[in-house]
Amino acid sequence: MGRGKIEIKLIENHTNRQVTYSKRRNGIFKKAQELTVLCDARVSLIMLSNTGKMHEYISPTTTTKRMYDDYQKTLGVDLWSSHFQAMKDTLWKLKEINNKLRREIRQRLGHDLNGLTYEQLHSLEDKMASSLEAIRERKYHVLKTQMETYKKKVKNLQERRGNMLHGYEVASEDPQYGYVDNEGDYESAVALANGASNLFTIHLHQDICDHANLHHHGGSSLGSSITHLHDLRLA
Amino acid sequence: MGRGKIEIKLIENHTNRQVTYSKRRNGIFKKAQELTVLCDARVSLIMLSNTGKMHEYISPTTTTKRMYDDYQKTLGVDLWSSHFQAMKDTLWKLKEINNKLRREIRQRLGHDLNGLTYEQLHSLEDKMASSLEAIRERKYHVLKTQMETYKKKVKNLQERRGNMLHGYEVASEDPQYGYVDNEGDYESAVALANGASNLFTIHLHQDICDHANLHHHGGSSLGSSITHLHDLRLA
DNA sequence: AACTATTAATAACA
DNA sequence: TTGTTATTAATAGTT
Repeated sequence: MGRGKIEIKLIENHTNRQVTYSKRRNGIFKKAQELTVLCDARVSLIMLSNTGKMHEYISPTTTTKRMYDDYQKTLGVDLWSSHFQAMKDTLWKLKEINNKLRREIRQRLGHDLNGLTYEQLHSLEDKMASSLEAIRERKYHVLKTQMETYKKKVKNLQERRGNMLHGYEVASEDPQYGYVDNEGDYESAVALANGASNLFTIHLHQDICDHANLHHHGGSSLGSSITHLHDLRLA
Repeated sequence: MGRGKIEIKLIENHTNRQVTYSKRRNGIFKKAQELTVLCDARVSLIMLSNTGKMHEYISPTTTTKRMYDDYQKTLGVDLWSSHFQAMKDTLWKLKEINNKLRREIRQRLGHDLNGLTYEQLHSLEDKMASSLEAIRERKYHVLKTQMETYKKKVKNLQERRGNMLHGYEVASEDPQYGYVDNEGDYESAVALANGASNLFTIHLHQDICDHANLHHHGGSSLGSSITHLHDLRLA
């Protein structure tokens, strides 16, 4: 359709090719738009010229992303979906675990006890008591160890001072030394006690991964050279 | 171009619409293929009919995914990897929280106390003790409430029995009744203890707000009704 | 960018 | 659906 027939093969002349690209591109856009209106269809059309210019047509009733999502659904091969699914599963599990842990902690803190029966409370009390015992034991152990360390320190200092002053009078006990190294731990203790209670809002994308049938398009009425034509039915 | 001119508006007749869709679809496919060859362009064309049939043309020199990836690059917005990144972030945060919660619980169980100083242990002991006290109080409260309930039940039963037998001898006390209604609570107790922490719908809300390098296509030579035409330059 | 001779697409019909 | 054909629409080459 023009002043002469042309063969469908690469237009060698660069300018000519550009012009043809521009003209035909507009032609296809118009056709796509007409099809959208005439037949109530959705069309996503992306074109990339050999000069790197990209042009797009998308039916007003949809979006490019939706078209591509639909396309993937129809194909049933979502390259990303397996990754996504795995991640989503993991996320869900983690969240569930988190909630369980939170509840357990709250109960161990003595909150949220209303739903528990006498038996459950009794069991919880036992566990708490033994845990508390463990903590007390550890505390005394630490205390004892610390005391011994300080004793040694004091003794050592006394000896050194004794050596230095050799013969002068020295204060026999100075409890001040017992607390010298003990600084800077309250902060972290509080942080730890308060820790882990930050809440995070989680938003996750919900994908539906349906599968559908894929057939090669039978381009019978078209030139046989048209490959990559697919005919899909939406599930 | 036909036996008569037609207006570009929805074809009301269903059959007619189907036929037109089929024919024009093939026409666009052919045009797309010709453009690909003539101008060394890449074309991705996805069409969805109102009957749910999907058809695709993709230039042999590329793939649909690549076209959409390029499209995203051109837009400057990654439609898909943002999902990934969000999920990864969330995952990491959840893991972190989980670890903190676990540590806290272990410590409250009386384990993993080695890293704690005397002061931390002391603080933990205090908290545990007060929690334990809360649990004990709740336990006794539950016990008391239960006892009262049973007392009333027994009394009630005695009265009814007394009324029914009016005058006959009745066993004055039957503790058996005190336990009749106590069944079926262990199951739910266990369920509760294990956490009813299902029920979380997770949704990630994906919106593209950026439309960098996106211009409306100047469809000057086309009919003015063509909207949604975009003209992009590859980044 | 316009123009226009030609070819290509297709609307109505079979 | 598919094929035919009168007609319109697209466009190749030109200005």
